[in-house]
Amino acid sequence: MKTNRNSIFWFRQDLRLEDNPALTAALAGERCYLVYIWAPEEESPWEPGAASRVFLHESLLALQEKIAASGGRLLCFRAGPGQTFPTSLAVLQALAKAGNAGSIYWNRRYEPKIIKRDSEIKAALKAAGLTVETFNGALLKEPWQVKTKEGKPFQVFTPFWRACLNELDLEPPLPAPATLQSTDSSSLELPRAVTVADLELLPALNWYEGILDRYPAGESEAHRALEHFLKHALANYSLDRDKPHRQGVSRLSTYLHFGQVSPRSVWHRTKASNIATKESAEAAACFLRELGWREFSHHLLYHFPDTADTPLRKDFLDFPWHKDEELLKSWQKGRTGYPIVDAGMRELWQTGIMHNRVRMITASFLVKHLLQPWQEGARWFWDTLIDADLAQNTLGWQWTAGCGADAAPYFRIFNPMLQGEKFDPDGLYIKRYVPELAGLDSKYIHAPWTAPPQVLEKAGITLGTTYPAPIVDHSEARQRALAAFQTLKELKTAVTG
DNA sequence: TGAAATGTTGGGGCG
DNA sequence: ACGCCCCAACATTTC
Repeated sequence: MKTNRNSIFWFRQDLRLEDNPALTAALAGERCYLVYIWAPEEESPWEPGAASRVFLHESLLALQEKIAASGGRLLCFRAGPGQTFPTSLAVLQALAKAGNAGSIYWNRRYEPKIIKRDSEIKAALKAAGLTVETFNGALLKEPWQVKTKEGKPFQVFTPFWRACLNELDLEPPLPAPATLQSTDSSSLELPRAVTVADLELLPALNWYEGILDRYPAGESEAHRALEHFLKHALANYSLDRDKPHRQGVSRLSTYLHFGQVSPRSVWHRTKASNIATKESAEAAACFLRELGWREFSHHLLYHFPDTADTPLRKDFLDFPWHKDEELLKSWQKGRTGYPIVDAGMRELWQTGIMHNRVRMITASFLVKHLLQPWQEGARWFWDTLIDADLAQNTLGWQWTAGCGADAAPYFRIFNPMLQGEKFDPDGLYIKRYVPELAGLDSKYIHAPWTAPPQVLEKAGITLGTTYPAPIVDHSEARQRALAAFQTLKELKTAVTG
């Protein structure tokens, strides 16, 4: 039974050749089949959104090209109800049989239902006599490796990250395979693979070119972005990362999500280029902390698997949301009348990305000013972000709503005018995404309704017509939010006391 | 990885 | 010269 030395490597969220432990292991055999399976019905709790699919499409093309350049070949399959292959498992079984493969390798994913699916696949393949080996290619530490002194998962970031750093002993990244000639399966009788285009990841209307211009896909692009960031932006990261009109952030989130660069590579490249001075070491530590938040989000989703759509703090199940379809739509479309919020929501819609500072502002606005359930925001971000990641999205929204681990306290309500003045003082970010305000003096850009009538007229703005009047009054909304969160406190004391 | 309300201090105008 | 008031400017507390 163990006679054949052929193997299968299953690409998932690790669309890279460098530092890919499962790929390196799989290539040790005689012949190796490289496979990607598009099975959106197996993703959960939601199928990938349209923006994420566009990026995936480009990523697969880039990967295919890179593999071909090394003499190899990528096999693509569509699996799902009504398809030739109903499940990912069916693809792997057919491929193993046709290719006479005795072992299958992949890098682990950590979304709750994917863990369940993968373990079922693993069990079925093992039962069929195959060897299955899985690896860590996505995290610095496995979620189960980091524990408090009592052996429990962490719920506060700082001690979590300290614990990670204490026992972080990372091997250097694995080099990309020198050749992939052993993966050239073109002469064999294999189940009919499809092309990347056949996966139908692109939408019918071509609205996505702007997205790809701004954020090119692929492993080479990921490394280019990393090097550019280290060279030009890291030194001022701690201040510039909050300025949405600047290139002060690394823009690595999408590449990390799709695994076009590994966190281990980011870690080593950052360390290698920034130990010379105290300042650069501090800047590096500040940046690597963000990698820490990424780790923390996976840690939390792994240990609290229902939190993608359920609050971690169960008292929030009774939160008095004011569900309102119209308010939600205004937020989604960037028509709230608060320029920094609208700029962010329009950046998201137009580019599939939103600057992190503005994600916090817009999320806070939806949850606190508009009292809409955080799950609605999470769904919208999931559908529109190209870097949509279940763990990171969940952490971000539960943090904003105050119902997650180490979350923002309920009384922390961002003032959109002050946030705008602090982080976009000249209104450059706003003017880029809310062009109807471009003629307005930056003095009034964060609160157009406070501008004198003649100033508005001169700028060609009619509030309520060319640009919305504020859909809620800031200080009234703030008071309402505080009152709503207050009821939660009372409920809690009523139960416990 | 807030903001607003409230408290304190100290300099200057003024009777 | 003195006390009184005003009010920035900053600090602290509260939500």
